[in-house]
Amino acid sequence: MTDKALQQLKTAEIEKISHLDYFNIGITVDCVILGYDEKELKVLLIKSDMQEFSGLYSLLGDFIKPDEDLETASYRILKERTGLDDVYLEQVHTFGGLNRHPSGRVITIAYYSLIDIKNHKFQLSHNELHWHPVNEIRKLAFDHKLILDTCLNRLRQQVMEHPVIFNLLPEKFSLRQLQELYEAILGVELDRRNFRKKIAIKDWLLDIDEMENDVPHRPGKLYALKKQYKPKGAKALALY
Amino acid sequence: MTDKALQQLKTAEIEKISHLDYFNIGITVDCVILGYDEKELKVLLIKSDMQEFSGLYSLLGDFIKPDEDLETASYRILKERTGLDDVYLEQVHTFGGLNRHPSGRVITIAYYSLIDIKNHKFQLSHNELHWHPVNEIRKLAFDHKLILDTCLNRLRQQVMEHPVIFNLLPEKFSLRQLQELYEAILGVELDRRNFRKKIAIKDWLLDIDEMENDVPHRPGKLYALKKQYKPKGAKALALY
DNA sequence: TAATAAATATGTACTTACGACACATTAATT
DNA sequence: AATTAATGTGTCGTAAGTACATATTTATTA
Repeated sequence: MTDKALQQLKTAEIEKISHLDYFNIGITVDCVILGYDEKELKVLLIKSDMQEFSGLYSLLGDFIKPDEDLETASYRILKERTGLDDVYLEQVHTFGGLNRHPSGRVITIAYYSLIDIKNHKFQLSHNELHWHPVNEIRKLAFDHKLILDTCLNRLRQQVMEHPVIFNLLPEKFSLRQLQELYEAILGVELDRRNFRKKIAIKDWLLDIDEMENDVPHRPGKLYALKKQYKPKGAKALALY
Repeated sequence: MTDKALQQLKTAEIEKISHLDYFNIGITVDCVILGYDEKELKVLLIKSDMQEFSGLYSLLGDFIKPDEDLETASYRILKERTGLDDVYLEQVHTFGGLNRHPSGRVITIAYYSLIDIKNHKFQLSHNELHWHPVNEIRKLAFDHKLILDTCLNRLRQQVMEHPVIFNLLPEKFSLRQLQELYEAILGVELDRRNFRKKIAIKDWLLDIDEMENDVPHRPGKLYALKKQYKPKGAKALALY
C-alpha cells in the first residue's frame, strides 16, 4: 500500500466523519463537588496532570463515554472520586470556548454537587484529591475558576428557594450551624433572630420537633430536615 | 490492498480517535426563539426534514462548526433564520440522552431568545419556518418538546426577576399590553391594579414619564423600558 | 458551688409587599 | 348626549422583612 493510498483512506475516513458533522470535539463533564467544614465552603480539587497547568488544581471531570448520558457520566465521576452515589447533582452550564483545553477542542458540561464532608461513608479516591476553601481559590487550571464561580452563583440562587443546603450538613444540626452555612455561602452576616423567623416561614426547611439532646456541638436544640423534603438524589430539586 | 488491511486501517483510525476520547458524538445548538403576537406566546419552528419525524416540527438548530463557540453558533442560527443579531439569547440546558437523534449520538445545547415579532427588521429565512402558539404544541420532533418546556420554565423564572420580557414588545407599549404578556407567559390572570403596583416597585422595569400620546392601540398612556435596563444583546441579563 | 460570660430562644415595633376589592376617569360606541 | 368598556388611582387587612430588646440556657471561672 502506498503512502498516497493510505492518505486517501485516512482522508476518506475523516471526510465521512466530517460529513456527518461529527467533528473532533471532546465532551467532558466537570463536577463542582462542594462540602462544608469548619465554617467554610470547600470544593474538591485535584492536581492538574497537564504540563501546561503544572501546580494548578482542576475540577473533577472526565470524558463521557459513548454509551452513557450526561447524568450517568457525572454520577460516575462522583462515585469514582468520593464513593457516593446518593447525592444531589445538578447541571449548571455548558462551556464551549474554542481554547479551553490545550490539546484540542473540548466542550464541558458543568454539574455541581453538595455533600457532607463529615459523612464517613465516603472516601476520596486519590491522594492528590483535596478540599480547598472556595474563598481562597484564585486560579485554577483551564477555565475551571469560571466554572466554579458559575456554580457558586447558581448555588446562591438555589439556596434561597430550595432546601439543597441541607446536603452539606449532617442529619442533625443546630440553627447556629445552619445560619453559619448560609452566611458562608451568601457571604453576608445574618441576624440570628430574623434568620430564625425566615427559616421558620419556609416550613419545608426544618423539623422543629424536640429531639434527644445528645452531644450538641454548641448549646441549643438540634434540628433536622423534614423527611418529605429530604434532598437526596438527583431528582430532589424538581419536586419543589 | 486486501479487505483485511483496509479494515485494519479503518480500525486504527477509529481507535486513534477513540484513544483521544474524541467519540462520534455530534454537538448541536438548538434555539427556542420566542415571540409574542396577538396575545399569544409563539415559538419559531421548522418542518422536520427527517423521515422519522415526518409531519412534525422541530426547533431551529444546527451542528456547531469546529471554529465557533457555543454563543457564536446560536447567534449564527438566529441570524440565519431571522436576520436578527442584536437580541437577548441565553443558554438554558444541555440535553445528552443516548437516543435523542435517530442517526447517532447528538448532544444539544439549548438557548432561548425573545424577539418582537412586530419588529419589521427581521425576515424569516425559509418557507417552512412558522410561528406556532406554544400552548397549542403537543408534540415535536426529537426531544424538542422537552427542550421547549425547559426553556419556557426558565423564561417564567427570569420574567419575575429580570426585564427580559421587554424584548417581546415594541419600544412603546401600554400597561395592558405588558400585563397580557405576563399573563400569557405565566399562564395566570393578574389583577390590573395590583399588577400596576408590582410593576412599579420593580423600578428597573418602567419609564413612567409622560410620553406623546400618538395612536395608542388602546386608551391609556404608553410606557417604555428605562434606557439603563435596555435588554439588548446577549450580555443584558448578566448586568442585573 | 456560685458568679460571670457567652451563646441561645423568644418577643416587639416599624416598614414594606401582596392580594382582594371600590370608585373615579377617559375613550369609544350608539 | 348617554352608554359601555376600558383605564387610572386608592383603601384595607394580612403576611413578610428588618432593626432591635430581653430572657433563658450553657459553659467558664473564681
